[in-house]
Amino acid sequence: MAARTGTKGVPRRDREEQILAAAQEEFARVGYGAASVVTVARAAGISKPLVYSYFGSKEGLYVACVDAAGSIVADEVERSAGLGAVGLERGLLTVAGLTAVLDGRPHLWRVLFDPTVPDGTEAARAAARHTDRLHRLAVEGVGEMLELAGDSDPADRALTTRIWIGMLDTVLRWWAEHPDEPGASVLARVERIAAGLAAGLGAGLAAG
Amino acid sequence: MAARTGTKGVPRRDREEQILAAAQEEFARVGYGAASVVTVARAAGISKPLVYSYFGSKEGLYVACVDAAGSIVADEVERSAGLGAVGLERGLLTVAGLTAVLDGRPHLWRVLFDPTVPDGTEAARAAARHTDRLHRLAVEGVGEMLELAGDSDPADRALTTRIWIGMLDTVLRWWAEHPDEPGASVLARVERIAAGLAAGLGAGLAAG
DNA sequence: AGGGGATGTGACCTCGAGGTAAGTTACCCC
DNA sequence: GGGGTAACTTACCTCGAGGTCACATCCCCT
Repeated sequence: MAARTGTKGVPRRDREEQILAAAQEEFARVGYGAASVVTVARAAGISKPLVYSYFGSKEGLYVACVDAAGSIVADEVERSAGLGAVGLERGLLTVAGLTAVLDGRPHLWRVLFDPTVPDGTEAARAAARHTDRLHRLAVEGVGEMLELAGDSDPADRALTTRIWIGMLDTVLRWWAEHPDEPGASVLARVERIAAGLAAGLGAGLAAG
Repeated sequence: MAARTGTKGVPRRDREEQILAAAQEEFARVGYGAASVVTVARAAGISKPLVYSYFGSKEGLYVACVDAAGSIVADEVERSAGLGAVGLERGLLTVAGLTAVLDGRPHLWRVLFDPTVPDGTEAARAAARHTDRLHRLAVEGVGEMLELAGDSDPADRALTTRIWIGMLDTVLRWWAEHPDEPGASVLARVERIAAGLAAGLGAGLAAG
């Protein structure tokens, strides 16, 4: 076999994928800050220097992880945002897309939105390159809704965008803690909850 | 002065408060995981061993911080939950209480909900003792709303509770990044946004 | 005056994590 | 068969963080 070279002879591409998968699980489990490269290496069945040989540094490893996860997520969200829906429907389409594309691997979201990545580092910038794509789309959708309601305050729009992305974050995090739940089931939950909240908020608005 | 003892002569109680204030700012700024005790000590104008002499360990320091912050927050939320409001009104009363009691110190919230605290540690348990109080109240309020909408699925209720607390977390975090904003102004934003979302969700529900 | 306790610090220890150097094994190809 | 190279590891270095010890300073009280 031409591919089998070296002591264990796993070709570089394959090994890189194994390392990436192990690293994504570890980063999702304990966060970038608390993760250790040697733990990732052991999980991938190899030794630490091979990880450094392939990814350069812990930060480089994270950047590779977040580039993979971020492309999957941002591509899907851009796709579902391009469907032309507005308001609640647009939001639910986004959730539908995310539950579909992250089915079986909801932990990838946690790699993207990892609160343990230190500010100002290259790791944070790499994550921001992807989350900024989501942010732009979210501002768009949220702006439409607030504008309809007569609120054009830019800070309100920024805060509402953060709230919306925070809601996605909460749902995806809950999903990562319940990995047996299929994506379709999570989507159904979100739809039920949205309906319930709409009823409650509508009633509250009428009462106030 | 009877209080001035020792080299610099700051009595223990006063010093403990200074250390606590510095630690809360540091924990809020970079998170428990990334914070270092020596940085806290320097910010408080003293040396590291004094911090250890008064608080025992980094974990003990965090427990003291989170006990102070958690009591302030949980007491207020229990108070506003006891006012008898339901649905959206209850939620807005909670936000009103939080913006009032955290005015000038919104960073205390970040100490309570610090995602960099490692799971399974005493620090995490100390934070959970306070956040559990909030969680119980949130489940209550959220349960009412979902029940009214005909959704009695317990997992739906748990997820919705997390979403609600996540929304509070987002707002309080945004506030901590905009410390010049007075609490009343944050509350006004949330009220405008809630009205906007209610309109949007209501319209989406009618359209779907 | 001087012992005792509170306040406070410099110097040190330990340990784990990021990161590196040098060498080993196995295969390909001439 | 013997160099070249890819794959891989053991052993090491460095550094910062948590944590501790012995000691210094100052005031109160008898």
